[in-house]
Amino acid sequence: MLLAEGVAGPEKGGGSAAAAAAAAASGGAADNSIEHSDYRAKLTQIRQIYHTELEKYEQACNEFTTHVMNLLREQSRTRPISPKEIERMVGIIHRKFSSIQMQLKQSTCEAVMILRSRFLDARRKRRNFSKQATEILNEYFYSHLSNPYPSEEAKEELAKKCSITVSQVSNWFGNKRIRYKKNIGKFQEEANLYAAKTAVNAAHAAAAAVQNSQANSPTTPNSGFQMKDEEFQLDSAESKNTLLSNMFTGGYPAPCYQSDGRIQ
DNA sequence: GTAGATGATTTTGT
DNA sequence: ACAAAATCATCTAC
Repeated sequence: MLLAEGVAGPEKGGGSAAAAAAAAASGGAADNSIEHSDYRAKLTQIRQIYHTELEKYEQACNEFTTHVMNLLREQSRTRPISPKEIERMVGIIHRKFSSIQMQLKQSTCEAVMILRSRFLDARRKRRNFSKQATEILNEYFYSHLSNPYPSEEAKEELAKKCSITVSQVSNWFGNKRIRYKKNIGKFQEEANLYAAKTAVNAAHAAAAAVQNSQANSPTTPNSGFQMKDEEFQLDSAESKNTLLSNMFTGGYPAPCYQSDGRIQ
């Protein structure tokens, strides 16, 4: 973090104007969920406040120094003042102001830390995916029921389509697989729904294919697709959705169509 | 306020 | 490194 670099060490001291100023930058709304852009904006805001405050302090320091010098000069008319004494005074003033600047640095750093932790918390906070996104993910899942393990490329594409991250896609499939397996019955309806959906897509694709080339005879869908995980084999009689999807796809084990209707 | 759904994280196994 | 399973934390509908 840019601001953290300059801070030397822990500095005790009560609340200062600096602390208030820095806190104002991160505080403000009682909004817990901080978006990334929000986070960056607030960070620059803190930085700006830090710099303007620093400048102000510098100016104040100079002003105060000249003020004291004037006072001393005035006093020198009534009593002798050695240059050493003046030097000492200036030294005291500068030390005081630099300690104040330390506090500014400290509180700015604190503000950044608070902002950071809030941002991290916000990321940890769960937000449901959009309906569209779950639609796309479910379409992929149910049309790859025999092997619902998207490759890295597939994950990337899904992530792009759903505007979520690849690891979120991985999380989603991890959760979906385990929850589907745990209670297939509960997902029956959903499975049927998406089977029908992919079937419709397939029909459209088929129609388009026929239009494109009437001479081509329909090729037999790939009979040799692997079933890596027995858990997801669709030959079990208990899986009604299989029957239904088979009806739609002409009796082949699992629909192998992408969401846009193309054959894999 | 609560139950169930859902996304994220942690733990464990390969 | 990746996946399953368990668990946590939040969201949503009631």
